This record gives sequence, C-alpha cells and structure tokens, in this order.
Amino acid sequence: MSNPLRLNKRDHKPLFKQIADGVRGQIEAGQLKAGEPIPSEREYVEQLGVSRMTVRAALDELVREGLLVRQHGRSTVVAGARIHKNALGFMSFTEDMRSRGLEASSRLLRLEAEVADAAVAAQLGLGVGERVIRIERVRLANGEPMALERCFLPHARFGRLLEEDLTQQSLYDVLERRFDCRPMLAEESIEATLLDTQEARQLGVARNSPALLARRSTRDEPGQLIEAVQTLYRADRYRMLFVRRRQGQ
Amino acid sequence: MSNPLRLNKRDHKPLFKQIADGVRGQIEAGQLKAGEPIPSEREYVEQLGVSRMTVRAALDELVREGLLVRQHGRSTVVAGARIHKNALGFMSFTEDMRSRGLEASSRLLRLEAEVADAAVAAQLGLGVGERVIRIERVRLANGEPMALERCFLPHARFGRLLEEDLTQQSLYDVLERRFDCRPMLAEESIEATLLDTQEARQLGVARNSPALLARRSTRDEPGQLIEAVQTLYRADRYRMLFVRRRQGQ
DNA sequence: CAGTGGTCTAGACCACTGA
DNA sequence: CAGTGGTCTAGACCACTGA
Repeated sequence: MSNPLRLNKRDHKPLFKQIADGVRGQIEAGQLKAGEPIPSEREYVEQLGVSRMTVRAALDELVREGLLVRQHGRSTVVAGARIHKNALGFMSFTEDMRSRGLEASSRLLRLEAEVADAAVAAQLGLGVGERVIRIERVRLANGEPMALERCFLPHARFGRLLEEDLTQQSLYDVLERRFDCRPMLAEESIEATLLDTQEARQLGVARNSPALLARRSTRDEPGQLIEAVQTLYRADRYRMLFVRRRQGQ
Repeated sequence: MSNPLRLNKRDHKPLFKQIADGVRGQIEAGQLKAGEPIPSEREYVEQLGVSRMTVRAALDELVREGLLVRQHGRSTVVAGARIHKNALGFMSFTEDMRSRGLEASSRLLRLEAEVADAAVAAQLGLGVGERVIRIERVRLANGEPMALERCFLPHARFGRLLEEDLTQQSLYDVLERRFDCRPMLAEESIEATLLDTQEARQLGVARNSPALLARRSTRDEPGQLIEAVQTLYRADRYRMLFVRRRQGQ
C-alpha cells in the first residue's frame, strides 16, 4: 500500500493538476508499478474528497503522456514502458541539451537584419521585401560543436533582438522575457543530408559527413508565426528522440 | 453566419465527438476562418442543447490537435496555421505513403524465425534466447525503392505471421485482423547515416549516399511491446514531417 | 452479477480580458 | 462591468469485463 496522495485546497494549483502530479510521482517512484492497476477512479474520489470528473481530468493527462493505459470495463494500469522523458513536445536547443545533461552555448556567426528571401518570407507569413532578423550560430554542447543553426524572425516584432547577447542565453528565454512571447506549436521536417565544406569546417568534421537537417516553423500561443529555423546536426553526435501516439480510429 | 451544427442523439458516437467533428469540418471548410473567434462555449451550449462540459470536451480535442487556441478571458480562435494533416501520431509505412498520395508495396527479402540477439531482445523486452520473427523488406512507393526496413516481433505471440503475404499487405492491417493487436504508442529515434554497399544496392542509389535511420519500438493498447523496427529512408526521396506542441505549464 | 471506465447533466464560482 | 475560458461538484446512466 502506497502513501495516500495529499491535496492542498488552498494552493493555487488546480486540484486535477495536483492529483496528476501526485500520481505521476508515485509512478516515477515505483510505488505504482508498470503493468499493475492503479486505484479505481471511485477510490480516488473517496480518498481525496473530490468529484470523479476531477479525478478523470487528472488521469486523462497521464494517459495522454503515455504513463497510464485505460481499459474499459477493467482497470487503468501503469504503462509497461519507461518512456524517455521530455520526448514529447519540442524544445529549444538549450533546453534539449539540458535535458540530456549537457551545457549549451553558442558561437555567434551572424546577427543582423536583412530583407527576407521568398522562401523565408513564405515560412514566416511575411510579404516580399519585409525585413527579418537573421541569427546564425554554431551550437555547442559542453563546448563541442553539435549543430549549425540558421534562424529567422520577423524584424517588425523582434527588432530589439539585435541588442541581445545570444552566445550564452537561450533564444526562447529572451523571447519570453523581453517580448512576452512563448513558442507553443512547431511544424517540423527532418531529412538526412551531407555537409558542404564550409558547414563541415564550422562543425569540426570532415566534408561530406552526414547530418540531420531539421527545418522548423514555430508559432506562439495566439498562433502567430514567430520563427523559421534550419538546423544541421552532426550525425555522429546527435540523435533525435520522441514518442508518438497513434491517432484516433 | 455558418450553418448551425446538428447532433444526432440516437447515434452511437458520443456527443462531444460529434461536436468536435462538426467544428473541425467547419474549420476545414473555411466557415470558421483562421485567426477568427469561434462561438463561445455558452453559445454552443444553447445552440446544441448540451452541457458546457460536453462542449469543452469537444473543443479540448481540437485544441490538442492544434486547430484551436484558447485565450483565457477572451475568446477561442481558429489557429492561424494550416497544419499538415496526419502529421501528429505515427503511421505504418503503408499509411505514411497513402497519406502522401503514393502507393506502397514491398519486396520481401527475409521472413523467418530466429533467436533474438541481445539488442533486439532488450528492445522487445524478451529474455536472451527467445525467438523472434524477422521481416526484412524493401519498401516501394509507386514502385520505386524508398526505404529498407528490418522489423522484429516476438515469435511467441506473432508466429503465425510466417504464413502471411507481406508484399502487398500492411503489417499493421495484418496485426489488427489476425492478431487483434493495435499499435498505439511508439518510442522513436532519428539519426542521419550513410548507406553501405549492400543497402545502397537494395535502394538503387550510390554507395555512401545519405539516409535517415529511424529506430522504433512500438506498443499495443495494453502497453505490451510488439515491434522493434529499423528503417533506412533514402535521403533524396524522403522527408519526415510532424507537428510538435510545447509541453506543460 | 459487481466493479470498471465512458459519457453527460446542470449547475457553481473563479480568474482574466477589454470596454 | 459583462463576457470569456478554467475549474469543480454531485450526481446519473451506459458499455464493458470477468467471476
């Protein structure tokens, strides 16, 4: 028998989030074991003194995360898997490295305003001739080159980026702090490619080494396009991890 | 003013799914336009004669799909984007090609039972020495080689696969029809690599051509590991597309 | 059959945004 | 302030599973 969950009804955090966090914690601590059933929703209702809809909202979250599996007519069980954490969703390079236990930094190659070419304008939903901020950085992990990143943002909204130091800071941190802008949704494509001479030199590998090429368009909460990024990752040092859930029906 | 939604309370389909499908349809048909607010939840309640929780369950689904964006204190708006369909979730090769308007087929290289090596056993959660089905196929799109796939499944559960014709059929179709097994969750890693001589010949490209290497472990609804796949995609013909949503908080 | 999850109701109060 | 989405209650009935 595991310790019962405790709720703090005075806390600002919604009850269903407190429950989700609590159950997630018990799973991660091994108090609820993979493959084994968790208490029924009605048991949680009694134990916690909340309504069943609240319990379900909490468990829904864990089901979406892949930690729980519901079985109609039977019980809800802890998913058999150890799912790689942070595998869902998307992250900035800085966050990505941090989640792998590495420290991110940058060598700034370019930071300037320029007129968008047709491809970039289309990716950012801008008109022809509109200006963008161009940021080119070699991204380092524990001081070693990991990726080469070319990033474009609309100048009209993000012009003040030109005054920021982007060698140590996460771009996403700056967007949040200085522009109150939170990236929320990304459309991404991944392909394999070979590095040309210049790219290879900047990444410290041989010409024609393989690389992962990721292109991403990112939107903020209101759905505005904020960023078009193209990143070349060294194939010998980088592997992209994620978890996918099958779509309905 | 768009046509009001119609619900069929006799239908087996849950009301919240009917509402979600209806609103999704209005968005796709352009009756609800990108960037514009949709009716408030209370308006739907009146219009449809359902409770607000039901309306919210429907809209929750569309928010998770990235079609809607909620704004606390303001209204809920249609997301600015045209998100690539089928970009979330994961698909079998056959489904993937179909979603791109291509016809999938296979050239079967191997279909046999063998003893799992340590790596495959670990991926499938089997003990050392347990048997697996090994399926190796060149995957074709409209008759042209697109990918080279090595797939392993536990022999104990899927031994009857040896009797199936896997040149035209989707493996996932067979799993569903013959084994009542539905793949639901996949843990995937993507990296870039170069093809060796034999792989290149099977894909009809030059040696040392770049390729995307995807490794996937797949689970069914109860969370059992059912499949470990390794797929090499030709870099010149294949690009992986997906949509990511930012996590938590 | 008892127990489970799946859906739904008809309310309530809150926090937030903009006029 | 009125109107929005965010959370929550205390029930109800259903479909499904396994004994």
